[in-house]
Amino acid sequence: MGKTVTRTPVRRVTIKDIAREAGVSPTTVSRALNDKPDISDGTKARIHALAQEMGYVPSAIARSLVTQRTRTIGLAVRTISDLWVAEIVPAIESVAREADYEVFLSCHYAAAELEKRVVETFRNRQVDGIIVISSIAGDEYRLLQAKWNVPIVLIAPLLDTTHHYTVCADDVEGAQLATDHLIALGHRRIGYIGVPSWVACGQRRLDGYRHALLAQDIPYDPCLVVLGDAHEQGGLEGMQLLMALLQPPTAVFCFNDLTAIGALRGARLMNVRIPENVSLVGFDDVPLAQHIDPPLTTIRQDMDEIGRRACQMVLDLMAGHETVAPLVMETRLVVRKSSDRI
Amino acid sequence: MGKTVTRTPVRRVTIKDIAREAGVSPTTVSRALNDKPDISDGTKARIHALAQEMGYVPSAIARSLVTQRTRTIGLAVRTISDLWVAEIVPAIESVAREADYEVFLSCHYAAAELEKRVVETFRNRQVDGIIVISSIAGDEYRLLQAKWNVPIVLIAPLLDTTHHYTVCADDVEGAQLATDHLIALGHRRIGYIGVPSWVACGQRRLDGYRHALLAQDIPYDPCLVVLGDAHEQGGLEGMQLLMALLQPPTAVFCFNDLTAIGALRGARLMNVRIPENVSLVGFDDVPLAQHIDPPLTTIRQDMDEIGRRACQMVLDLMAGHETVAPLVMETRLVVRKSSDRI
DNA sequence: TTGTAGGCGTTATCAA
DNA sequence: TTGATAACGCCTACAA
Repeated sequence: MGKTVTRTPVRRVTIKDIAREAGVSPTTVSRALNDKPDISDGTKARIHALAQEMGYVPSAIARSLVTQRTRTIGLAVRTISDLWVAEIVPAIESVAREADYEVFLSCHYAAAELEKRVVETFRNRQVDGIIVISSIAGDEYRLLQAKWNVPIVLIAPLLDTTHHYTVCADDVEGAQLATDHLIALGHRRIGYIGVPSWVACGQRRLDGYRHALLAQDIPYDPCLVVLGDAHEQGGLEGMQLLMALLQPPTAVFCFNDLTAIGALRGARLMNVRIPENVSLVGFDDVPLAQHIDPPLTTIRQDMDEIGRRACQMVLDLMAGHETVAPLVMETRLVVRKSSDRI
Repeated sequence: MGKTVTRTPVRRVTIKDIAREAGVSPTTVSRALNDKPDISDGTKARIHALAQEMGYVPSAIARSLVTQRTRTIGLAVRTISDLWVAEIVPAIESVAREADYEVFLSCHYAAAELEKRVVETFRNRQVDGIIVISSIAGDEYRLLQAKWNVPIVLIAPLLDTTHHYTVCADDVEGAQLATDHLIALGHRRIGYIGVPSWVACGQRRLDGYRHALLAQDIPYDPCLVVLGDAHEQGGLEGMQLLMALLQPPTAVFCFNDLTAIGALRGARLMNVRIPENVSLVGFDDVPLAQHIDPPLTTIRQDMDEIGRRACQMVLDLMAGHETVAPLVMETRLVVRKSSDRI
């Protein structure tokens, strides 16, 4: 406790050291190590060997200072303990890595102030591009992007935004697919367990749900819409609320799979059987959806694709290419066992 | 497509700019901005205001180059789509942030080569410390740490290692708790769905399981031990295998919660009821464990604590303090509905 | 209390 | 094909 260890700071090998050893100038070493064209094969090989031998490690820091590029992407996510996010992050990371970029990860927990700080830090570190998942900020990013001249891409921002570079699933279509599916199974009283109304994608899913009802002349009953928290707890409570109604729904569409998992449990607690008594549909198709019991009928978002496209978008923007944006990704109905005819 | 956008590179405001504007030297500005003691309150305030007004953003890059510290921690994880990992990462991230450090995240997917590359990159970027979760590398880190003079902390390395700075759960004790619990419920034929034998913590959990049996004079039957993949699929198949035995077990202990979730499904597919026919115990206590049906009896690892302690350990080491290591964290039995008397 | 000078490790621009 | 020189933006002596 408190005992201090003496650390002998091993001075790092620099290109100067190599230059001295090889009897050439630092410039030449730099050229050799960066595989520049104008250098003789002989010295190049010699320098490479020497660098290897001396244990040379290039300093990304120094390089960044002079090139003004860090080969770094800042990634701010709401939280990582969300299966949906957890599927997107590796996709981003792998595309970044292929392009030889590193990813700075920070969580903002849907707190505006924290998100601001995180992005500020990215700026200090001079990341070359920024991706924000489930941003709680409004339109600020449009300004920031212009002011800093750094590409910023938003994935599924929580608030509606005029920011141009966004990627998200087609929530309206997805919700419609889900609701249509339930209607096709013969259901007429269909509930929706959503999220607080300020969450844009929740609102869009509600819209899709309503459109689908309208298209089939099924009246919209506000009693059948309850609000959750996008996690299991909200689903559990939402389901209990719905099942306690005088005329409970025979089918329930959930904002996401986690909500559905909670709803499943809520149903069991109330002795409601899924899908025999009530059909259930989720949204996202996280890997877990197929492993729960009953396997969950859900709307598939391709998280991998979303992550890849978003990362590619920043890379393109960094390269000065214009890209197609905003990007609204297709969704797909995946029918499993949690939904059945009435 | 391919259309190129002209980007006007807004030159960043530097301390020189502020110095010129304020009519002082860059050094003074630096002092003011860093709240150094030897500066008059007047100029300090003036410079702060000016910096604000001019939109000054300090360059972490330049600062790092001169100070030789990046205030950055490299975090290599196996994958982020694992609930256990997903719980640890935010803990690390938040401790780091409190100490004013940023986290570089990379996934190594339990591939030795990739892990090596990731750590190499950390070196280029001169991270001040490194944390590796589920490292696939063996003892290399001891050497690296000495060679680079960078603190490296391993969380639950996959292979046994002589590396000193490690943090992991007490696997043996945890497995014993689980098995004891099942024995106490009257079970005698207890299965174990594990992971490949080269995974050290899997081996330790197997050891704990065997110790517990031994202590109660229950013979160890190798038929009751099957190997999974630490994910749902492995649990599903493992359970099917176990239930197909001539003398199937009446209780099953799983390597982790995901395995247990798969096992749950495997049981249902074979019309085996949990816990009526077979009791089930997991390991980790991921948040999901309490939300599935039946809620899962499991061994709790405090992922938050593990992450915090690991991060604190690198911070301590970076500060030159010696710390207690290796750290073996306590586990705890959490009884829910998936286990019951025989 | 303030300023000057030097350097952190690279790369870029010239000139040789 | 090579080398000298000057940045990049900041901090840390040391001097004033």
